[in-house]
Amino acid sequence: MLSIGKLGQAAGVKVPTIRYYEQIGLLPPPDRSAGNQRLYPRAALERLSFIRHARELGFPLEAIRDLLSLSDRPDHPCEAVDDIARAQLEATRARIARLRALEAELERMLAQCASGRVSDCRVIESLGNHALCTHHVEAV
Amino acid sequence: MLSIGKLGQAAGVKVPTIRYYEQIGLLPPPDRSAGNQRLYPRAALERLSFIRHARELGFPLEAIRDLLSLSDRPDHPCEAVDDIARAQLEATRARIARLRALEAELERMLAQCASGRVSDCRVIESLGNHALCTHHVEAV
DNA sequence: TTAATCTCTATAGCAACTAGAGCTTCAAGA
DNA sequence: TCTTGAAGCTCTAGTTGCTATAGAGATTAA
Repeated sequence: MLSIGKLGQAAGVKVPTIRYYEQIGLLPPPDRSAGNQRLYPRAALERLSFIRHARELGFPLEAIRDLLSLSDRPDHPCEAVDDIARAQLEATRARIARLRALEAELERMLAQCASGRVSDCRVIESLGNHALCTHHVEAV
Repeated sequence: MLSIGKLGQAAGVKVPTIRYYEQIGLLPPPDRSAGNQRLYPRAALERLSFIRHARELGFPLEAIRDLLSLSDRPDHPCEAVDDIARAQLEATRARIARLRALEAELERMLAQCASGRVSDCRVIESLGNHALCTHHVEAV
């Protein structure tokens, strides 16, 4: 059995985060020692590692909740799993596209600025006047 | 003079957001009508548009606060402005790089999945076993 | 005048944690 | 066995950038 600290270290997740995951029902409440400290079985490490990895890949906790409940049903078809992953891929691509537009806009602003006085600054000017934008970015 | 609703419409910012900006000191508190409603001068529209555009470009509010106070000093050199914009560009590029690694990982997971049973699902397997990763992504 | 719309304040909520206060338990060394 | 320091406990509040809601008052158009 693992203490919460050992579990956190093994999975690369901070202790308060583990307690938070328990609080929101992503990890089942483990048994406690005589002194009321959490004691985790090996299986908890697998589950927590799964969560951590999915978080690293940008899956929101709600998606992870779904993935976990799907992974508990090994005989079911895995279409739902793929759907969640595809949605995450789509979201990732959309974020990349937006960020690239931002990158281009920032580069343009900086390239035009001669670094003189604030009154001549193209960065300030560009920010104040949306019409100067080349890319017209929508919401970030 | 503009009501808060007109101002919001003109700048493309929601009314509660304007009040929020005032609350955190990003917009100065305007004069009020006899009935205690906010009345904005034209200048407020410029300032709010500036904020909105900077937000669209991903600048955090704290950076925008700095940009605004710099833009109020037209005679100063604009290096500090450029620094903030460059920092934002760097942050944007870093996010793009991370997201591209995520994209590749998600694509790989999905490509390997034959869409059969959950028990054979490569997506689930990849999430559970970090060692299967090609890219070993660090924190998102 | 009346109805519709707008605005006011204040509070609470979102994601996904993080930090801190104030306490208890545990493990290891003297 | 005692002591000390690390690790654990619960609870609350803070982070960012808003958004939503409630219940009241102000303004405007017909």
